[in-house]
Amino acid sequence: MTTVLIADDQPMQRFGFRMLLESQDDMTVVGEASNGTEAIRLVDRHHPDVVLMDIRMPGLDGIEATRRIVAAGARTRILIVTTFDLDEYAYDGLRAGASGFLVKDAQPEELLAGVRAVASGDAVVAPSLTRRLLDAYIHHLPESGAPGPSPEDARLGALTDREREILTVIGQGWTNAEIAERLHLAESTVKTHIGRILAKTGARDRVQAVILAYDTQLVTPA
Amino acid sequence: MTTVLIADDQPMQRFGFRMLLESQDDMTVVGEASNGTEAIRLVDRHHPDVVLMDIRMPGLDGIEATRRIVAAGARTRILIVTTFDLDEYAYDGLRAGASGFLVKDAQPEELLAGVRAVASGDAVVAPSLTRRLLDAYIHHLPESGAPGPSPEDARLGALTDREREILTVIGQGWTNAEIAERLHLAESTVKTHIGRILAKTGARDRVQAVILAYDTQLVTPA
DNA sequence: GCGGGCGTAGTACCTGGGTACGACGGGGAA
DNA sequence: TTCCCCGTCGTACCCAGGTACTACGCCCGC
Repeated sequence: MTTVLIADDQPMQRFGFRMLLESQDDMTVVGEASNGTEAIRLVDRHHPDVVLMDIRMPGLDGIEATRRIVAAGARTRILIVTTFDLDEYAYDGLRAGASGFLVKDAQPEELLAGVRAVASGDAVVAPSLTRRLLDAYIHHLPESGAPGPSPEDARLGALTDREREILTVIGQGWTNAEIAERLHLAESTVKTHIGRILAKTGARDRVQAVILAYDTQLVTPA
Repeated sequence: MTTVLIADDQPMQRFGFRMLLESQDDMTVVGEASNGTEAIRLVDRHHPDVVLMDIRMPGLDGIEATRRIVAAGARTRILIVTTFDLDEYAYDGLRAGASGFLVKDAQPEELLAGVRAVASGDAVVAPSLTRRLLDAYIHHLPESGAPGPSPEDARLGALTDREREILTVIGQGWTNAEIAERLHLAESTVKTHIGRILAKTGARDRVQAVILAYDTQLVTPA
């Protein structure tokens, strides 16, 4: 019997997963979590074989939750199932230690097959992603020892901590004057930082920087 | 017995809905459609009491499908169930003739209650939407009281189609000059539109407008 | 010790963006 | 028909933002 934990912030989605899984006589759902923190807690309590993990969840997201569960040494396998077939997500997710990555528009049978695969130690990736993922991997091969906690997007990787911090508040919609005031800086300093951010990321102006911040999940939609 | 048709492009979502509905002894699912065209065809064939209609579907979307089904004089009631709680969608959907609008992160019980409500001729709107929808409606009503300047509006609901279009491309990072060129407009016209967008949304500048666009899913991360 | 990255700060300059107007044609609603 | 919304375009003005450059203290690695 394969035990499964469902982590998704949408009740209907969880319901669908639960019904599907419970309809199989070799699977059982041992819990449901609506965010990453809850998922970690329930994994710690129930030690499920597989976690169906959504990425977009309030608070702690699925990627980070995956990272922590894997880092904690749990034998639980993570199968990421998300709405968006973004290669960057897949990449981050697999780097975080997930055993698989499927998109929600997969057929129910595919999902069941995926659960069984990761439960038995295999890895699965949505067919629509395989190619791009492979390309991404090849591209990232030369980089062997990635320092720091989270490398994230290539373009953001070159930013310093301070620059990432500045970019984050730009993504909050703050003006240079506000940034200077709230971060206790001179406005000229803020401009210097922003100039470097734009140069490093290739963004033309703060608007494109904000878009980049959203696209790379540096900031997330409210 | 209430007969229901499910129209959603995601198989797993359909599965969840079907399981939920079939678990009720006063409901039965008479068909599933994965796009608007198919939904229209199946409504014509089965004449269901209620259609659970998703908005985002390939080809003919849920709004247009709703419009055509209602226009065809079918006694079928449409209950729009979508991922995004955008007032503009709700507004469009209800204008198109839908009897209700719920978001997918609703509790299953809410959804069942919604189906029963529209089947019996009532209208339902997700609680999270009611207030904004009301604001939008009030704005479209003939003014009787003190008109005044009223510079501020709730959110995207008050935007015209053109303004929403402009906001979308701002969210792509385009400059005013680029917008003017690619949309075959004068830059002054672009500025006029943007000025109105900022006034209506309450955003201070285009950066905050972009943030709003992302937060409301008008534009989605790449 | 020395170079270099980082964070800080300044000056000078120029451009894009936003504001505040006014104006006009078309089309739908009263 | 009349009125008003919408989309269009224009001019003038001001300022936040971005560029370009220099500079200094700190800390780290070599």
